[in-house]
Amino acid sequence: MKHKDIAKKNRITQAVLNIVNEEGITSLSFGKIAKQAKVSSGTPYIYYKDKTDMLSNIYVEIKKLMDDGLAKKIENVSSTEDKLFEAVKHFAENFKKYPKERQFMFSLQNNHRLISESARALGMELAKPLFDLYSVAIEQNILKTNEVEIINVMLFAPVKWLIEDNPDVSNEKIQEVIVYSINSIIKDR
Amino acid sequence: MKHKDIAKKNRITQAVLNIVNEEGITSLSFGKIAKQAKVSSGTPYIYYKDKTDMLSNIYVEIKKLMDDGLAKKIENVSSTEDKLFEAVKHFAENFKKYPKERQFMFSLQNNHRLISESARALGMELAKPLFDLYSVAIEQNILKTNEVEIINVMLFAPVKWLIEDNPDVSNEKIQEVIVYSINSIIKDR
Amino acid sequence: MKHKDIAKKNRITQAVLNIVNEEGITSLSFGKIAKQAKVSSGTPYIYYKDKTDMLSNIYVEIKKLMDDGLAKKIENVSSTEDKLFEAVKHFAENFKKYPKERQFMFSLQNNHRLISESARALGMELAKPLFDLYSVAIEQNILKTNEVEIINVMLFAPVKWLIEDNPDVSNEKIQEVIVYSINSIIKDR
Amino acid sequence: MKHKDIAKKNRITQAVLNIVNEEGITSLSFGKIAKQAKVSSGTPYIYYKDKTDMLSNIYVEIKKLMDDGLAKKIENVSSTEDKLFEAVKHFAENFKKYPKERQFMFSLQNNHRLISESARALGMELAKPLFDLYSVAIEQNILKTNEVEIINVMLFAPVKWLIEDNPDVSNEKIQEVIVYSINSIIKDR
DNA sequence: AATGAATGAGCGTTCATTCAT
DNA sequence: CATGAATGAACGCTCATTCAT
Repeated sequence: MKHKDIAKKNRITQAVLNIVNEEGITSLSFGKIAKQAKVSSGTPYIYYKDKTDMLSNIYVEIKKLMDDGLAKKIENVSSTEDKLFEAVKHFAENFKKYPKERQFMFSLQNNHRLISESARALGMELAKPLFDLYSVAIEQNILKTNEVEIINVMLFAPVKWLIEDNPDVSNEKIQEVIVYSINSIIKDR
Repeated sequence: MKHKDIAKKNRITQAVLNIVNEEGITSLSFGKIAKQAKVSSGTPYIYYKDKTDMLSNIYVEIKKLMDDGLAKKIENVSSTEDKLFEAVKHFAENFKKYPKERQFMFSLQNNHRLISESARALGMELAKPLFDLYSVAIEQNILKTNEVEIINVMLFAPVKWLIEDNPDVSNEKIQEVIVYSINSIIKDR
Repeated sequence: MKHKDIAKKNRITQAVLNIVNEEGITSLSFGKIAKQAKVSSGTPYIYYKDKTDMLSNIYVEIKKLMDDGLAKKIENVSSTEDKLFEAVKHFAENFKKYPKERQFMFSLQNNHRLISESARALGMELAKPLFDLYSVAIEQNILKTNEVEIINVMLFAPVKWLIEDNPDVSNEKIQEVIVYSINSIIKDR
Repeated sequence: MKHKDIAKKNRITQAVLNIVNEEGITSLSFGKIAKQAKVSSGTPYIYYKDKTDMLSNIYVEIKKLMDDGLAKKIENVSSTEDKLFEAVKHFAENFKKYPKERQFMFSLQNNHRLISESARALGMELAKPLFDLYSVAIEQNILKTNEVEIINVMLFAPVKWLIEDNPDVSNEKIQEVIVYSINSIIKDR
């Protein structure tokens, strides 16, 4: 793909994110996308097969963006406890850094008919390193529970909801919530 | 005079819940509602002014259903800590008991353009007793934090996400998560 | 029909006239009529077979109202010239006196599918005395033309248009226009 | 790039005119337009923003068509009296030449809620040369009245009504009516 | 006689998608 | 590649009309 084309594709992606953010996923239409991205109404079909394909691709792209850099941060600390902390902090930071992307991502998770099965699966796969980390923690017996489901919700649900409710929440509050979350499932020493 | 058929109105409500549950809020249309509820396409307009009015009314109705009985349960226990526990348990139970209603409720909270301002306000108002309880707990100095935002997400986000992710999650897991949540913000004694 | 019923029927008629006047014939609906007349949506069907029947009946009623008293006024003057003058003045006065009725009447003449053939025919018939008067005038050879079509438009079109354009036009202007109209087709003596 | 199909737009315009002519403005719907013009139901929206925009544009177009050539005809004669005669004759001819357009134009003038304010204003503006001519005539003191309202109705109402009542009226009758009209407001010499 | 809930056809409009250019 | 005119199904909603009460 040429430079020009990439720019055009990016404009489309940005338009999608803007519209979902400002008007909600229910208001997203190809007409609005084309207008805001300043392309013709047929252009998105060059890059994507149909609406589902477009949303699926953008979804996966965003999932990767959100994930990007996590592995490195985890490697940089030694204890599993710290790794878990870094993981939660990583996503919290990205949720704040990319508010539109976060909104879009969760909008699609709540309306899963809008994306393809495979895109959903791919999204799940990206979370594998995290679940591997949970397994390590369980093996090391540092957690109060062995259930990954429970570990996951205790670590991520509070901070996710906090930022969703108020995207401009202070970093201090975010940190505080993460500490509570980590402590809620780490065994007392 | 032909009486308004409550059964018909209920069929409409159920159809709305079913469709939002199975296909997502983006797929909800009057055509589908009419077909599933086995009423004519004009019938919903006898009960509701327009789509926003319909969704708003069902939303408030469900909010009340979810809330119903909470006050009594809180009164039945004496310590604030127990009251908090009962409150979280109450909603967790109702989220499990009324999975369609839960889905619908959160779908509309994530797409608040679909309901009226007043319905949103009314929904918020119903949560007031809960926030009053937070205030009491803060005054009694039994919590690690004074921020209601933080209290709220620590108590409710994990269990909400848990049930959302897997509506058939066992009661044991739910209980476990609630315990972690409560402990995460209650001061150690 | 009982007193009560007549009152109800009148409320319906008035509602029809008001709506056509304020919002135009295109906005006339049974829903609006029922609401404004404070009757149920089914009530007009007791008095009228359907919409066409209702409009047709009101149309003929109004035609009669507009006509009412003309014969007497014509009898009261002796010369044919004066009779013509009285006739034009009569309608001009009624157009001013019953502005809603005038509007309604001409709205239906411009949208003749809205009333029945027979109602239209009946409306035409009411104009017969006027056309008889034209015949008399032609026989007496006091007019510049023998064509009733021409006589009719010269006498009525200007004053009709004047009042339509500006329902609050002064009586002086109306009189002036009628004089020009009469003079335009009466032979100079 | 597929060019906008002017033939298609014309078919839409013609369908609008036909329907208003045959069934009245109240019967005009996009369904009928699409069917008669043999285009899809969404096609009119390529050319027009909405129904009001469509009717407004066609209205202005027709107003221009009706006006076209008037200025030249007026220039070709010298006396103001002749200019007035030419003006009336011009519109009478066009009313006969374009019966559907005439019907449509007056239908919209009688239902002015159906077109935009600006379209109405533009339509009025086109009549300005005519009203300028009235002013000249008044200044030259050749008329029996100084009221433009009166001049206008005396000149145009009869011939308009004549053609409206019977679109196939003979040219002789039209001429006759125009002569009466002109004479009715021109001072005797 | 009168009501008003219910109907379903039709309304104006938007939409994802196609395809000639 | 890219355009944007064109499509036709579906949308939210209104309507005249019916009929059980």
